[in-house]
Amino acid sequence: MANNEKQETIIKAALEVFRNYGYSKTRMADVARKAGVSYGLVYHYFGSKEVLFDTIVNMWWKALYGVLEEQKSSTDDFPKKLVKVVEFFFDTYQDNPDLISIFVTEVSRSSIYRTSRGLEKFKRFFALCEEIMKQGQDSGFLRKDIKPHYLTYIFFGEIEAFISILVLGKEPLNKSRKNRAINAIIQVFLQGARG
Amino acid sequence: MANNEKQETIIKAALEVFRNYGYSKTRMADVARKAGVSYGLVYHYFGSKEVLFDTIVNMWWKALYGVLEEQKSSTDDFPKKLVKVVEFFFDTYQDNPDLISIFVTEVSRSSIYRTSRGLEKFKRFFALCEEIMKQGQDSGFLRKDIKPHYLTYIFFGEIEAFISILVLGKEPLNKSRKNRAINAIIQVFLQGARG
Amino acid sequence: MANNEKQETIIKAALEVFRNYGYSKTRMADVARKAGVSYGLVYHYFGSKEVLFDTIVNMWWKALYGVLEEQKSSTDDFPKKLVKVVEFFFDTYQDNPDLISIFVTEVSRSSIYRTSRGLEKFKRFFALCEEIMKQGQDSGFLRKDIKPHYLTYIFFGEIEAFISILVLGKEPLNKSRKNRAINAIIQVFLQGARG
Amino acid sequence: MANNEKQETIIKAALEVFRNYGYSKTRMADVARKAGVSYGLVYHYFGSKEVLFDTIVNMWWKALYGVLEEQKSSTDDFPKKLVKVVEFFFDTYQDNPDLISIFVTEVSRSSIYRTSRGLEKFKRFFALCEEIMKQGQDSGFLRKDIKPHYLTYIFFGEIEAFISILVLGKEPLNKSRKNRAINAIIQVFLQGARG
DNA sequence: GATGAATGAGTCTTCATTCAT
DNA sequence: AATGAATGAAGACTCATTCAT
Repeated sequence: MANNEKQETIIKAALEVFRNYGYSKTRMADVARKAGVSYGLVYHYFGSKEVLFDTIVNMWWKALYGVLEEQKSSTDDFPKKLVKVVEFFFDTYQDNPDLISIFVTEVSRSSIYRTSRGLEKFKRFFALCEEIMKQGQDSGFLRKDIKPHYLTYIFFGEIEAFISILVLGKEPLNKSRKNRAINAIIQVFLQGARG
Repeated sequence: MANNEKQETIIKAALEVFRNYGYSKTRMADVARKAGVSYGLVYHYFGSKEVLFDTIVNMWWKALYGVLEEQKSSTDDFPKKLVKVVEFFFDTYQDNPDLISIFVTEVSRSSIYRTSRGLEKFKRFFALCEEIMKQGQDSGFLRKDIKPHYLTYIFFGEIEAFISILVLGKEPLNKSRKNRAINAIIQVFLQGARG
Repeated sequence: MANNEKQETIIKAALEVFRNYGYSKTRMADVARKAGVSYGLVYHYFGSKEVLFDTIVNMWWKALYGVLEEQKSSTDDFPKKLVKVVEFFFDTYQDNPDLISIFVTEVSRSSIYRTSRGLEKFKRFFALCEEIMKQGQDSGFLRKDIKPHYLTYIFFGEIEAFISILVLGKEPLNKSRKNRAINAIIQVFLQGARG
Repeated sequence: MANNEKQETIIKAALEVFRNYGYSKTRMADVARKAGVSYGLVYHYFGSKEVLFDTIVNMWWKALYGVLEEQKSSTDDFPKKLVKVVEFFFDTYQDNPDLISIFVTEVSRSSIYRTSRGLEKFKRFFALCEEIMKQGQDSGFLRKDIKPHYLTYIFFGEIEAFISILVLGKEPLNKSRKNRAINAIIQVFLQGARG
């Protein structure tokens, strides 16, 4: 247990430091200092800077996959599924802004993630999204003249743009703003923006 | 003339190196080698790695602002304006993939760009987009129940997601794929994705 | 203890290297090699070349201020005080020739020390000397028609010229030469050089 | 003639730059810019940074040797000779403060001058001084129980300390201050400081 | 004479990582 | 488990100097 506490302290510190400085400019010394432990202990639990970073990033992927799997097999109607997915992003922004910030700024498009391992994560993510989009098409909720992976890009792009704005502006998010944003995303995605 | 040639050689090399390695991992030595010039010459023309990078990034902003200003004051109808904007992104991907790749991976959401100077660039970009969206609302093409800056995020997010996919996958782009993607973006943005 | 030993090893090495090459031509690599430690350890203990140099220079100032404070508050008669001060310079030349060499060649008049911080050190030094000179005037040992700070410059100039000769010539100093030199300085300062 | 003008422009600029930044921190580019000429021209006239510096320093030595030779062979009485020597330093401070500043801060004790060539200059200087001191002893003006080279160090040390104070403080020097300082030096050297 | 573009060796400094205690 | 001293590879940047024009 004691170990786990230390590990979590380190992860919490790393989350904050990676978020504030980015992967490259983050020094292991900063993480250790912020966590209040020695250099060596960070290396004891996490073997390298990269492993530490991956540990954090995997927390994100795991949570995201979880939500997508859940919605994929959910019996909710399609629009409800979309809402759940969008909500996940905004909830994470509220509960763990460091985590989603790191995703947006250091993972989502970052060159540091352009490894085969990094791309795998995205492929799995897009594959899950695509399956949900197919469900939407099959159930008649989505137009069929646009490829499901195109719909995926568009839907994910809308969400990410919103989250990025929040992240870059370090903006707070209250309940009503959150709902307005989610509505805008869902409505424009489904009904379009035309007047 | 001769000067400009060398400078351009260096910029071309930098474009490629920054794109392939990202800002952090790019070494000035790589740029010099790729450009076929000496170490010092890069510093002769561009005072530092940061200046070199900024020079490149500003090429992007200048081009982007140019298109947006043009569309803002154009007399085309609104959907045509949107098409022009989207086309700009895809054309740049074809003509100068290094440039847009750097924008997507190193600028758009990168922590290295989260400086006040960097944010200014984005603000001006979003301000221009917003004005165009307002024109769309005023001319009745866009619904008025969603704030123009929300529409901006959504529209820009859709484009960027597509471009990112191309960039990350280093995918080639022929004419028909390009048109299909542009159509998808415009149609979903305007009419929505519902079946 | 172990730490202090390493730090002192580095300082000893730095003393020698700075003395032999001067601040500008001294390379941190030389210091590390001479100390038998790695490159990074010098930076571990001293953050930069400048800090390392300052550490050394401050050793000198501390010792010098100590002697001057001591003589200022001593109850010895005035000529005795002067002797003590002069002896300090010559003793330091014997015990730590690197230290006083650095003072003479790199600090005393060097342009690298013409910072406000550097000048402060000199001001405090001259202020202490001046107070001792005032004591000499008040006790009737020194003529009153010459300003005490003029007397300071003259006295300090005499000492420094001698020490400089030793330093520049890397001359050894035995007891009798030392006494002869001290005598010459004190006598000429007090009685003058006239025949 | 035109050439000489350019050369002198460069020397004037170099004098100022070397004085303000010191040898190490002075960049040839600074000298060229200050002189209003190109890099290359500085190299055209002076082959290297070292040669440029030596040219300047030799101006000083030449002037100094000139005064000492003159006084050595002058028929003035000894105290008058001393006054002439001291006056030379103070006059130079008034007429060409950059030159004497460079001497004091970059030559007099600087490690960069600890070459055999540099030491030769000093030896010749001290030899000339010593001969004048011997004249003083022979003519009964100076005590004979102190070696002439000791008297040289003391006398030169007094002068240099004064000049250094002026240089380091960048102090202006009017006629009365100058005379007071010269008097103090001569009087204390000859009669001593005792009350 | 005059220019300034071009060169590249030389140095400081950073920081991930190791390992003895 | 925990520490932090120790390592050294890596990389940005400087600047004296050269040389084609």
